[in-house]
Amino acid sequence: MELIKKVNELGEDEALDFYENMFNALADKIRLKIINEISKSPNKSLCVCDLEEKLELKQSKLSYHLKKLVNVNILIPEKHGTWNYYKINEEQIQFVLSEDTCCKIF
Amino acid sequence: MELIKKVNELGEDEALDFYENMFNALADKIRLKIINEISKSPNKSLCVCDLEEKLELKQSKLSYHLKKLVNVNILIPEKHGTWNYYKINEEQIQFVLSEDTCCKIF
DNA sequence: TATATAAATCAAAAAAAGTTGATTTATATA
DNA sequence: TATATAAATCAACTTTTTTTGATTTATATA
Repeated sequence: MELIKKVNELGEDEALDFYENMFNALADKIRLKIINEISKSPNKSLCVCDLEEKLELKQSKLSYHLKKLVNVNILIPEKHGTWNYYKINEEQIQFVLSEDTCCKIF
Repeated sequence: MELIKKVNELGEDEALDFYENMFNALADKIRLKIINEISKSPNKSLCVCDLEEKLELKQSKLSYHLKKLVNVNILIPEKHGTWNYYKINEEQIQFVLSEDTCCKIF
């Protein structure tokens, strides 16, 4: 779901759905902060417990918001043992948002 | 509120607020359709009753959604007698979204 | 001035989104 | 195998957003 390559091939209604979902995922300060924290991290990748510390949010809340970002393909999850790391799908965001905006949010 | 010129001068927290509000305004299919209808109209401007017809939505519902778009400066209202016309603030949207996205939504 | 039309606003109800603590699942290690 | 840690999921609850019909405000016209 929500893969960039396909957006240009979508009909009008499906494109509206795509953008509605994208904007919805981005329309929340916690989620914008998650993106921001990951982009500031040395490896451009953080696990849930890293974010728990940095943003002072509890685990279940973070999982909820991370899932929203993964669902629209803004974040890409990577499992390393017991840890789940998340990195930003810059291509996807850059496809949707202006350079100016990308600079500000990541 | 939400004037482009100022976004680049904002601190990080205020910038996040700005984008959260922007994405929130865009994160709704009715509001995306409003933008789309206005952009397709000959004068790039429609009044509430035009939209009522085109989108088959009732007046109070439209007023609610139009207000959301005006609040973040995506739409600019213009009063002509009894009619309230709305036009798109393309500059504001182009500042936030990519060319690709703008092409798709208006 | 009285009447009609456009559209904003309001308050109540309905629907959707977010939060919370507990439970479950999966992996790593003693 | 038993235990510990990371993180997803779940169901109950809270908060926010949206919808609805009624009312109000503003303008135009007979």
